[in-house]
Amino acid sequence: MGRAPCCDKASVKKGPWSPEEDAKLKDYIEKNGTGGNWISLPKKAGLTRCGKSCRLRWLNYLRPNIKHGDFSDSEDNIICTLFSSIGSRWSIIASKLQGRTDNDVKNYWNTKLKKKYMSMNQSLEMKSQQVTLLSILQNSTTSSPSLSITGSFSYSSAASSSLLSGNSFTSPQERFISPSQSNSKNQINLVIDQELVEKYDYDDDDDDDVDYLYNGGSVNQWTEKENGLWGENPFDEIKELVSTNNTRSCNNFLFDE
DNA sequence: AATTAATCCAACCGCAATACG
DNA sequence: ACGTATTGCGGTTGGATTAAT
Repeated sequence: MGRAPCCDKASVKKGPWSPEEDAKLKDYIEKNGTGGNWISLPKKAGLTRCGKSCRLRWLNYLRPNIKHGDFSDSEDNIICTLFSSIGSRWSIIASKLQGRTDNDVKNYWNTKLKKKYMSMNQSLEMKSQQVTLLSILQNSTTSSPSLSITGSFSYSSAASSSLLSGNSFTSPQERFISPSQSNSKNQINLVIDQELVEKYDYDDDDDDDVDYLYNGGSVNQWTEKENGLWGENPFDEIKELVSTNNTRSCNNFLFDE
C-alpha cells in the first residue's frame, strides 16, 4: 500500500497567485515550516492549491533572500560558463548564484542570455575556425600533410586515448595537454594552454571530488573526474572544419582515430 | 489610436528519482 | 522487495506587458 493521493485536481485552484494566497502561504511556512510534506500543507495553511503549486510558489517567489531583477555581468558569465559545460542543469547553475532560482535562470537564459551567448560564440567560432584552417593549410603539403591545431575545439577522452595510445594520464588535468604524435602519417599536435584549466570544486563541499574546468577555445569544456562528461570528438570537429571549407588541400588529409 | 508582433515570466505539466508503507 | 506517493527538475505554455508598424 502506498500513500494517499496528492490532491483532487478538480477542486484545486490554478493560475496566478493572489496577494492573499501569498500571505497565507508565507505566514504559515514562517510559523510552521513546510513540515516536510507539501501535499498536506495547503489544507493546513487554508489554501485550495495543489501542494506542488505551493512548493513552486514558495521556492520561486516567496522564500526569503530571493533576488529579483537584472542579472549582473558576473552572473551572466557564470551561467554561460556552466551552461556550456554542463548544459541545462538549471538547479545546479542556480545554486551557484546567490538568491536566484532555477526557474529564474532558465527564463533569463531562454529570453535574453541565449541570444547574447550565441552571437558571442559565433564570432569566437569564426575567428577560431579561421586560425585553425589557416594553420592546417600552412602546415600541409601534398606528400606529407600535417596538422597543427591549437586549442580551438573541445576535447574528448575517446579520441585522445586512441590518438595517444601508450601514454598514461595521472590526472584529468593532464588530459588537456597532449603530446605530439610525430610518428604517424599525419602529424597532429594538440596544444591546449594549461593555464586555461582550472580546478573547480563542483559541489562546493571541500571534499576530494575536484573537477576541472577548461576555459580555452571556442567551447568551454567541463569534465567530471568521477563520471567523465566529455565533449565533442576533436577529430569530428576537424573533419567538419575541413569538409565545410572547400579548400585546395583538404582532400589530402587522412584521419586516423 | 488601433493592431500586430515580440518579449517576459509565473505557473503548469510530465517524467525520473527517491521515499515510504 | 515491491508498488505507489511524493519530490524535484527541466521543458513548455499562456497571459500580461511592451514595442513596432
